[in-house]
Amino acid sequence: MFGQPTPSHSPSAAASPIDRSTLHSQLVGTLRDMIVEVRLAPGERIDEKTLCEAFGVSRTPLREALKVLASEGLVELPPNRSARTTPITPEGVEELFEVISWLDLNGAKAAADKATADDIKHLRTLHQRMLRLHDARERTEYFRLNREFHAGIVDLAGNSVLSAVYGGLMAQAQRARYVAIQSQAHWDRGIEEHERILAALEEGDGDEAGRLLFEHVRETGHRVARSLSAG
Amino acid sequence: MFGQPTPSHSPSAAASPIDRSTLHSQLVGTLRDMIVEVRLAPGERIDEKTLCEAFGVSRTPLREALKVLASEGLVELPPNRSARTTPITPEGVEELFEVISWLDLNGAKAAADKATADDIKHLRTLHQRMLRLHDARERTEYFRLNREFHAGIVDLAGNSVLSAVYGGLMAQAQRARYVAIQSQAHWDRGIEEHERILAALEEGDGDEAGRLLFEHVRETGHRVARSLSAG
DNA sequence: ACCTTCAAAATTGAATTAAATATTTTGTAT
DNA sequence: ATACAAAATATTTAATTCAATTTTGAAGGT
Repeated sequence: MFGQPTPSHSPSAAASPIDRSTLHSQLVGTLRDMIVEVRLAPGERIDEKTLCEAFGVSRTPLREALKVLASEGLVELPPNRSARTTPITPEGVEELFEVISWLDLNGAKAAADKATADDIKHLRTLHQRMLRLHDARERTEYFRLNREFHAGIVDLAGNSVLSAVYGGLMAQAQRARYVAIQSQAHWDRGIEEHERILAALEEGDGDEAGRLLFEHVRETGHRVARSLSAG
Repeated sequence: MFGQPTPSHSPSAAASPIDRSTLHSQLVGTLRDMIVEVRLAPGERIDEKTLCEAFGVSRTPLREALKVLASEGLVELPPNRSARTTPITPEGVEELFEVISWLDLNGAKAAADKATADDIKHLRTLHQRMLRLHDARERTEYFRLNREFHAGIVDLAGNSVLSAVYGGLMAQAQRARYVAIQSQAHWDRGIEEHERILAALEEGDGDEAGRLLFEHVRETGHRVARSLSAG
């Protein structure tokens, strides 16, 4: 049905768990992935007719999908003008990561209280897979797991509202990371920070894990924003 | 065009600032207000045909509007089944207010740093108007200003992502408050808490304002959730 | 009497068509 | 030659039409 195989997006993202069968919901998923992975460039004009032909669907479900993505902040819909993917600005990225860092800070605290040993173990497994991807320099797949790692921690808080909001913001953050150039040094440092966060969680120290996560996310935000200013 | 005069919703809610002219965007605004003010009951079935006739529009813009509201969490759209307003549960309310309290906590800290004397003064004016509404027992209008008060503080942080997320969550919170029964004692107490928050802001003590706001919101959440369990 | 099965009605999903709005092109006048 | 205006074109918005799915109700069997 679709030109490219639908890339499954993170199962932990509670953004749209319902309604996976209808045409427009499939379009939402596919388009979201395309925008997040910057296969549609930021600020790029979205031509309805072209996309319809590419997907082999009519404009009705496509327009419905665009409305949803607009309310998620991935698309802009000026009245009577073409849809565009939202531009990415350094200021916007700073704001985005600031909010995410707050959710991480408090989410991790709540998560530490509720997490079982198995939960933490799962995160450790995830981390080890990320280490291998880091060694193999597989950036795209690492990004995917990185999102799973962060969402995984937040999900442990057992707050579905939090998970939903977090998922939406992380989609935008992921997109910013795709356009930013990540240096090897920054990548190395990120790995170390994950290691420390994980250690704090394993010791049941939610406050420390939250603080570390907060700093980690904030730092990442600064780096991404700087990379955008420079590039 | 519409059956009832479009109730203007809070200008500070950055949820959908764009696209105010098209039919579907008007529908989003009107329907959102109807759901928030519980003129459409939680869990109530939304019949497309009925609403279309009531508004005098065709199904296309209405369905687009419902998609947006679904992604905002105010509507549920099971595939091939009727749309429903999302039910309100005590658990959901607790989760909702928990996330809001975190945003308030951190938002207030950031706000205190950036707020000018005029900004604070505006909040004080708002508070005084709320005092009068409290004396006059005007619950609905008080609710509206209460939302403006909280959003006003958060907006001072100057973070548009925060304002947008906060606006969306506050819409849901407002809805929960409409269905909950607020006792006079709780209302009185809320006023006092606002007074203390305002005092902290006027002294430039963002940390204290944040802490007080956090407690205030969390308490409100508990009260609303309890009221739902009881009623 | 109750449960299952089948058919009709109703409702949702998607495509098509028509109307309104913006954009571009072309011509004319200064 | 440039600037403005008007017409033509293209694009978006909304209504209508068609198709697919679910629900409802009744009939027949256990």
